[in-house]
Amino acid sequence: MRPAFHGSGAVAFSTKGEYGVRLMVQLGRHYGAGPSSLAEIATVEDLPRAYLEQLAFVLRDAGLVSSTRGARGGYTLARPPAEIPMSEILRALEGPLAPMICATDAADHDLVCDRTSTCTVNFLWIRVRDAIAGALDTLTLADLVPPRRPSGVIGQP
Amino acid sequence: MRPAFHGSGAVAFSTKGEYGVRLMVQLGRHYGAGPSSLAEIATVEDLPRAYLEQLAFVLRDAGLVSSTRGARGGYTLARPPAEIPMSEILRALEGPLAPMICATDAADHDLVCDRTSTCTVNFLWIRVRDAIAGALDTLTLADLVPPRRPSGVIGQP
DNA sequence: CTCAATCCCGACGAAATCACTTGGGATTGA
DNA sequence: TCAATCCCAAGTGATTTCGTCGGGATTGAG
Repeated sequence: MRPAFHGSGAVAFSTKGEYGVRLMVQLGRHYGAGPSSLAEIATVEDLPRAYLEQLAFVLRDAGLVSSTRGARGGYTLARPPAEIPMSEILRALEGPLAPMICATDAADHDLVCDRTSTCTVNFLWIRVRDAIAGALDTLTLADLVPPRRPSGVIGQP
Repeated sequence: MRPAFHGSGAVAFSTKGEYGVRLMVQLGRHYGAGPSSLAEIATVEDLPRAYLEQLAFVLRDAGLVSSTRGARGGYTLARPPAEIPMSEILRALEGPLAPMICATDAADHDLVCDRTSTCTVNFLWIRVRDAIAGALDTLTLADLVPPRRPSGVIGQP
């Protein structure tokens, strides 16, 4: 059985998010060196290839990767890693980040939530949404791709 | 069919979290006025009573509410609303906030994740976890219980 | 030209999880 | 005594997840 790295509690991303991010990181490592095939990545990351395909389609439709068909084909990032915020990746893979559908701001709230008068709870979900969105917006794929030179140059001296 | 307020994307809390928070808010409103029965709350919030029971048990075991049995019994908050952080409520209801089991800091990471050498991704999950925990730690139940006097005293002038 | 590698796409299915429901207790105030 | 309440375990139907399977369409290399 494959080990499950995704948690089972609150705020659990599914394997879509987990595998998809790992896929993107692999593409990030390969950036500038031509397309990588899914077969390669599936081997390196030890993930089911057929399932990765589905995720790759989603990422392609979201404009995050581009594909080249035929022999020696594969996927490449559509943009440099530093220009791909993690929020975009996870939104494409998992759907909206909002924890509740009524986690929208005041204007729209009445439309979807008939509990407006008594619903003080939605303030909570908005806070959660903003916290997550903030964290994911400020992080790009480049932050997850290890530097080319592995000699300790993590924090600039 | 009951309307579903919880979202279906990433970071979706389940009904446990949603209903449980609503339950706690009701108890917060009633704080200092004796126990509230689940039947009452189920009516006010339009939620299935038997299901609320399960959530109440969890909250009780977590030390967040205390119960009185028998007629005129019910549940009360174990502490004043201002001393109940929302993180504690949601952790009790939904499990750990971490989005991935490997969202632990460096020391423990090797123990659960054999991908350490290549796994740069776990940095992401830690960021997400911290963002959510931060938002939920600084918010208490008191922030969600509307003030007794409904005259507009939300933002202090 | 041929062939193997690759992407593309839709359908299917087993397993898990969710959101409850059912059916009973035990305890207590009126 | 009795009704209201909490307590608890087990079951259940629908949905979602996590993939698999089978077959195309496209392209570079030999």
